[in-house]
Amino acid sequence: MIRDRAKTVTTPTLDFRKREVLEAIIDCYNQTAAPVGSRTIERRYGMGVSAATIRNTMADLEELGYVTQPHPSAGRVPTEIGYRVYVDTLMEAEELSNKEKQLIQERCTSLVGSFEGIIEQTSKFLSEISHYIGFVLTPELHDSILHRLELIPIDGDGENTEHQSKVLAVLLMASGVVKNHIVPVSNDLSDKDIRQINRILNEELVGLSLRHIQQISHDTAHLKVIFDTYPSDSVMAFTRDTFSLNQEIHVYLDGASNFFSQPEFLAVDKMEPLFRLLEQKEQIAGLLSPQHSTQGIQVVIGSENKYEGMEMCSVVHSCYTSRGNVLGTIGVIGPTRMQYSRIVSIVDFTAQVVSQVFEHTL
Amino acid sequence: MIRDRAKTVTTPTLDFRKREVLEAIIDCYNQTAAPVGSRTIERRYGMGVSAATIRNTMADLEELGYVTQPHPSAGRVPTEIGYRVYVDTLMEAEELSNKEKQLIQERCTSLVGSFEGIIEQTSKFLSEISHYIGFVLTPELHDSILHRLELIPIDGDGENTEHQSKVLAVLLMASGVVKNHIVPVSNDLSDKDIRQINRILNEELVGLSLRHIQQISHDTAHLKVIFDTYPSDSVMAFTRDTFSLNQEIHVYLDGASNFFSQPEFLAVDKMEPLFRLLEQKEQIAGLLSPQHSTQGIQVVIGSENKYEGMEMCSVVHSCYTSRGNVLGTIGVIGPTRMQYSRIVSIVDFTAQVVSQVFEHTL
DNA sequence: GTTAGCACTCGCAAGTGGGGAGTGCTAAAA
DNA sequence: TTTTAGCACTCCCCACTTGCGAGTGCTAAC
Repeated sequence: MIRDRAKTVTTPTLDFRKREVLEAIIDCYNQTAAPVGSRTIERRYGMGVSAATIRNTMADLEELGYVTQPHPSAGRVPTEIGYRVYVDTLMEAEELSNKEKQLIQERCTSLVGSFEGIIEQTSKFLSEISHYIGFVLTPELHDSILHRLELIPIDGDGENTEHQSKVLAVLLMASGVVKNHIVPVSNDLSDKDIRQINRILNEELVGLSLRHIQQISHDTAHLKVIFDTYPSDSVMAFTRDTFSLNQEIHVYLDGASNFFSQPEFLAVDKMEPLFRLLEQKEQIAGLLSPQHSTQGIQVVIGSENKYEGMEMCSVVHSCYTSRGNVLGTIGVIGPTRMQYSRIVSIVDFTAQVVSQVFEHTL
Repeated sequence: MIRDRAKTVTTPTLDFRKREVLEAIIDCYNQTAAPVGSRTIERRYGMGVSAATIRNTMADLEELGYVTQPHPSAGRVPTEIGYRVYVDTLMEAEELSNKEKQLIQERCTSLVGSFEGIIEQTSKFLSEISHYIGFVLTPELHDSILHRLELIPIDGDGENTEHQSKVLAVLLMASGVVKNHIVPVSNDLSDKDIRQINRILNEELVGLSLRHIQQISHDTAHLKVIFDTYPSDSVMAFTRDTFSLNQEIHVYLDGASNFFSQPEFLAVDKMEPLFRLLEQKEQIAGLLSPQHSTQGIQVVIGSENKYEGMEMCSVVHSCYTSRGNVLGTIGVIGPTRMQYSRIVSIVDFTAQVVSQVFEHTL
């Protein structure tokens, strides 16, 4: 009973039949969400042996921990380890048809001109094509490089203009992200002053990351040097306000209701924790953003996701870039029982397309 | 058996006991989501009469169509008509505590400086305080008045600068909304040209609605007059592009997962159509935006909502304004069985606070 | 190593029956 | 005339049982 490949736990090379049976179980379970029996495999994937033989192989796979029985005398269900082995060693990425590639191109480039528009479209599209949840994370603003700052005085035509007015600060980042921010400005700064400040700030700060700039803007000594001829308190306060964006990563997420079609989520108690988690966008951001560092496509299966509510889900994600810089993450969240080969291809290709779009936008 | 008030269908004045019993049924049903029996009312709302008398009154209310029985020999459940009567004639708005008012103030003013920030916060807050779904609709951009246009040439530092560059158009609307838009610009327009165009457009177009401006920008004759000294094709194309925003109303919506706590939505088939509808933000926008015209608080009960998926929900909404102009809608979506008096007060007060915030922002 | 046969296990769905909550009706009381 | 007590009746809900089907593990034969 003890098989030789049970020794090589790290990369157990499955023999041909085990491999075939595991793939059959995964394929069949993907379609039906029900335990797969030996006879079903014999009938559907005629592999030249009888159900009894398949039963023996299934017992072996169970011993390896790749499949399990929900209850004695039920069929087999892939375990997370089984899926992990499948994704890492057995699966080959599905080749997308030209039609699908074209569709992705079209949808992701349909709203060029607005950063948010592209991202929104992409997230929506990913959910539609995958029939799962599509998501896109915006770039971490603090890591972005300032490309240009524009300060636009707002001559409020209201009654309260006399003692305090406002300035619209437009921060154009190198990544193509544009951030607006209305900043109050004390009345002893004229429009001319604002223009002067604008010029100085552009000269001094363009090319620096927002995080760096924020540090500088809280450093009075540093500011005094910058504003050589303008060392007033109101100038410094204004500068600080201009860059005090507490903008977190934004999460665009679509298609959650697709989970209503997934049999394993039909029970409300399965659905609720997931939906509660999905509403806490910060959690999602935390879940996915640190992994930016590792480029390329990633698959996180079931309880490898540390957050409560995601135990029954898998995440396929990749990052989009522009000129070599990682901007944000895109991906798909689906049930653990997922068409990994297809989804991996979709996410991968979409990430490439989105990266290209941003490359050309700025 | 035929009672006199059955004649006055439009505003049937309920006698004291009917009124009291109807309120008791609604109150009790709000808490338990279960049919309310005569003995329950006798015990909980000791109104000096026996259960038998209450039974008679309940039969009367049923005849009027205000309550119904899910099945023979069950307790009574309020009908939509019953709720309508309650909301229109019986209910009095709950007075919010100072603490609650203060909380609303704080939460809605916490992210001043960013239009989207305020709206996002408000929607999130409404869902938290109501324990239902909170939502905010952004203003219809086309109806907004242009307050200022700023064109910022982007000197793309990439390799593809030579044949085509880009301009960041910042549209500052009178409502305080700021819209960014990256516009391609043909290479025969210099930065100086852009500045000149910017000046002319501000002179000619500020104060007009975006819809109006879009009409103008498609009218070549009109444009030629405006660009007296600049009647080139590329100038006109650029102008058209600058204002070609196909920005729909945005819908911010939070707290959908609160519906998992509502017993009547525990069944998946009740939940699914609602969640599917909520994901189609355009539908929500269509559902709520035309009613902008009618100011003040509005309550839409159950199947008065025309969209599939909302039959079991009620919507309480109002609009937020700035300087007398209606900007957008805010509100709460909850189950038909809802604490109307409380929610109406919350939405009403929040709308006022948000209006004030925008009043002061610009 | 593979296959056929068989006894066994378990989940699921349909059917059954008792308990409880609540009603409508009637006749008596206020 | 209105209110109340009593009573028979209805129907939901829950727990329990039962039968069926799917699938297994084991054993013995190929």
